[in-house]
Amino acid sequence: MRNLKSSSILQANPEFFLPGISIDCVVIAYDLNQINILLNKLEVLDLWMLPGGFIFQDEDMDQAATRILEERTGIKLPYMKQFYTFGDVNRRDRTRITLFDGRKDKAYLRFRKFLEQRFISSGYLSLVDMRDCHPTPDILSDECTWHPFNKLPELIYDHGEIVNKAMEELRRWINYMPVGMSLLPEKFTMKDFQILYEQILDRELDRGNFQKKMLKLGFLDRHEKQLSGGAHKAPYLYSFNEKKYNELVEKGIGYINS
Amino acid sequence: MRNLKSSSILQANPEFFLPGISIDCVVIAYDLNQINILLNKLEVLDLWMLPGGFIFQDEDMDQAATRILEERTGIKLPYMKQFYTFGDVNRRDRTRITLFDGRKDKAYLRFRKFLEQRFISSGYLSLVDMRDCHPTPDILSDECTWHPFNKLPELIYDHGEIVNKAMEELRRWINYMPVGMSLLPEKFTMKDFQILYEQILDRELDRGNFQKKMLKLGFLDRHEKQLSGGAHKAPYLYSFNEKKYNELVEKGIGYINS
DNA sequence: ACAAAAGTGTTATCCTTACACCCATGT
DNA sequence: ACATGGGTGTAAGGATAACACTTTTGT
Repeated sequence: MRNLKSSSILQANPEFFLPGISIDCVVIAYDLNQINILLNKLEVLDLWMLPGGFIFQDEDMDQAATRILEERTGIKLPYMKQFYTFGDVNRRDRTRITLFDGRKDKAYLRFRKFLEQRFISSGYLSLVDMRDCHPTPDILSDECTWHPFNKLPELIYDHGEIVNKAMEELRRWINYMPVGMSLLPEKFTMKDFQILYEQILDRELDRGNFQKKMLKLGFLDRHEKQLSGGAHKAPYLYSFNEKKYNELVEKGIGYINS
Repeated sequence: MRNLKSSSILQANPEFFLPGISIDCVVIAYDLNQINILLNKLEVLDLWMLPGGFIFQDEDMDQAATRILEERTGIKLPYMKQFYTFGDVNRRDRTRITLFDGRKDKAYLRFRKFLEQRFISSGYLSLVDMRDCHPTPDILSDECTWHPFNKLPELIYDHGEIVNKAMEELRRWINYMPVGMSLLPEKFTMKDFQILYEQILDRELDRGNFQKKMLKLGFLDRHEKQLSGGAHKAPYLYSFNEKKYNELVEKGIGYINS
């Protein structure tokens, strides 16, 4: 039997939640070559969806998003940003599902009614280090796993759209988000950093210029060389100077163009 | 007696609206020297608020925002962009008001109950030409008027915060919004255009560089000279080449730095 | 003639871009 | 030795920023 979390929607009375408002989280991580998105798989049905949840009556919306993210990822206070609220009437029309179909008890019927209302959903974008993450399915799901962004399965409702909007947001705000520090491990090579940017921006960048630009910005600490395994000069390892990095991210790190 | 609009919240049954979700609109216009915001003044109470409203059960959130904006401004399909959703529990704590206090009839009590729930509110930013605008108060208000952005009165609830967030959004996205074409009249001088940018960015720009930059971008048509009244060379009048301007706004007009 | 503001030109400086070059390493 | 990829250098072109110069107009 799986552990039930505090916000497990089957335990709680739906009266505890704000009606008609949900939260969907696009959790982004980077696995040394690929951008990954965290997905839940609905029990029984073979349907994938974004991790999400509802807002308690006495809870700020941001608090709810933080709670949901912490429960799914196991990370304390992950980087997080609300990016858009989806309010189309027909946003669920793509998928027709009926939950709990065998069951007739009051609690289930009550929840079914709660879940079947029209929902407006706020999308939150989160950037996490995959290595710190312990993906945990919610109570309606039996899997919670990473999926490469360019090989996503079919998603429920409008969740595909939500992911796309999140990626667009990431691209546009790349200079104003702690992309590197949130997604990369403690130590990394310049190549790692560059590929991350290439994946997000979806285009190739010039190696030499990227290196010089980032070094000139002055938020990288260089460490001893990696005694690497390739038939070539071993690359340096770098890490972020947290203070300088955050200052620069506030103002906006200069564009990377090539 | 004021005309009641279709969405007049006192006419309609509150059951027609989604519960707990509202829309607040930051309508921005430019009056040849100043940025102005459209505000409603609540009846009886001396309180100013953003124009806003609720979402019908069968209505997209964007449709609702469009409807509200059209009713308040009289403009058909104004430029509009959802920019943030405000969901703090205590977002109304700054102002304590009790509406309809004398009245006891059922319809009023029902509405009072509706209005007193906790609301999550989506903020929409809209840019309009002041000269095309016919500000119309909603049914709870007796005034709907423009207020210079730098002399705003005290606003209800968290509406001050909402305005600030909208202006921040405008500043950051200035290169991706049709700022000029939405806010300026059909024909305008380069000075008008520059002051608009200066007001938004809140800093002075170099006159010569601004002129050259904008002309080089190629979306301005130059007309005959204005036979102006000043003791100086008369400025040209310009207008936007709609097609070229919109193309450039899509990609992002280059920054203006000085 | 003069002041004021519009339109345009000039220059130093910086950033971007596209490479080229050398270096360290494992085979 | 050599292929491979890391780190750095360079030179052309473009953009930016600061300011100067010229033009037009009303008084």
